[in-house]
Amino acid sequence: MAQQTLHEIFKHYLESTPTHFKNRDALSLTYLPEIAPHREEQINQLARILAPSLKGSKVSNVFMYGKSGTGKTLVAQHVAAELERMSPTIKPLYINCKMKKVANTEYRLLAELSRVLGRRVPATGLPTDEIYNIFLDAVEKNKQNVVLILDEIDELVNKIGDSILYTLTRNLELKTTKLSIIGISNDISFTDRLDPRVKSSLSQEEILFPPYNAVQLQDILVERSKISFAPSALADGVIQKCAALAAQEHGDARKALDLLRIAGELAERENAPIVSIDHVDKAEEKIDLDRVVEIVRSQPRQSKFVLLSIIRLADRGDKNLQTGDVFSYYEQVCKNTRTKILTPRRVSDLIAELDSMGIISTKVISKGRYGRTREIQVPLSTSVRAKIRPILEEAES
DNA sequence: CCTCCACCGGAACGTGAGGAGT
DNA sequence: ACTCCTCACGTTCCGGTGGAGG
Repeated sequence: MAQQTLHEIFKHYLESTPTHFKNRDALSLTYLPEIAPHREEQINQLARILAPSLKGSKVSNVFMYGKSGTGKTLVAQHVAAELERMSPTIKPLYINCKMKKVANTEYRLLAELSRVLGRRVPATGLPTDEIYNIFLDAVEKNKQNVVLILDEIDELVNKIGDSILYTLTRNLELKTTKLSIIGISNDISFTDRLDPRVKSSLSQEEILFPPYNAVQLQDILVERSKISFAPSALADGVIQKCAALAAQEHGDARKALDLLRIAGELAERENAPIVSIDHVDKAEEKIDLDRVVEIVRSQPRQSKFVLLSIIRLADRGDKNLQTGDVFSYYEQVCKNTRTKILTPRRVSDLIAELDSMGIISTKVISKGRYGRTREIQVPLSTSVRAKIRPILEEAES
């Protein structure tokens, strides 16, 4: 029975109305397009800064900043790839510092880089300074000038401080090769928290990525949809709608592309003849839901309990939820499930984390005589809450 | 103007899991 | 077997604080 159904599903898929997609990958995050509309200036700027490396000179470090989905990563990778193609003596190393378990600590960052350079390094166990030596040795032996692209560099610094950057930018003892850093950050005020010396050497050059406006987003979408969608698969106004929605969100091109891709997938799934504006609306809902569900599901047990407490209290209609209320409810949840109760200090951090992940929203307020606390709100729609609840309650058993 | 609540949030430290090297 | 590493997660300790009420 089950096999029969599976078979049917696949068969149906193959025989169903022709797919709207020509090349689905062209809408995905990892796709590197040939052209980047409205980023010509940034590309040229970066290229001019990096060009001297073709003749073996050390180039300036670069700091690139702008909101998410403004093309920073794209530009960096695009230019780096071209540089690598032009000269065998240049080795761009791209690394995303936010990647948990890969590059979110000093050790892991260096280990990962060494690995890319062909070294076998254990995931743990060695002292950090030894990893440094391995990395430096790998760079030297490689005889290539390294252009190190550190994406989401702000995450790294927030977690472990700026001392690595200090070492990397000023203290490296490289004899034969050179290393330059391209730092990429979503957070514009990030450099203010840096040690002044690090700041000055990291941002010898700066490139700003302003948000895209709706018209520019449309250009991007048109460009990509030519590659990714079959001709006339999109209803009139679909692209405009995606662009408009993403423009509301600080001009995030990634969001625009996601909307378009998901809308296409939804249309395909329901065998609609074309992708309609209605699909875009549904896509927006789905993106939000998927994001939240994914985050909630991946939370550790204690964090789920905290969130469960918050949602139960909020659903119960308690207005002006504060940390103390959540904690006492959370205590009960723990007692019922015979789970260890974390300290208020820890729970406070968990609440702050949920906030920074965008699941809840909190604000530190003072109630004068009655103390200072976080006021907690749950900005999730009831349908999203309904989806989340079972996931959280599952943790109770 | 001062007090004092109910927390906030920084910092140092502890634990136990993963693993290296000798 | 033993000492040494990192690192996630948590605890302990504690100084700080905006503003309602006296």
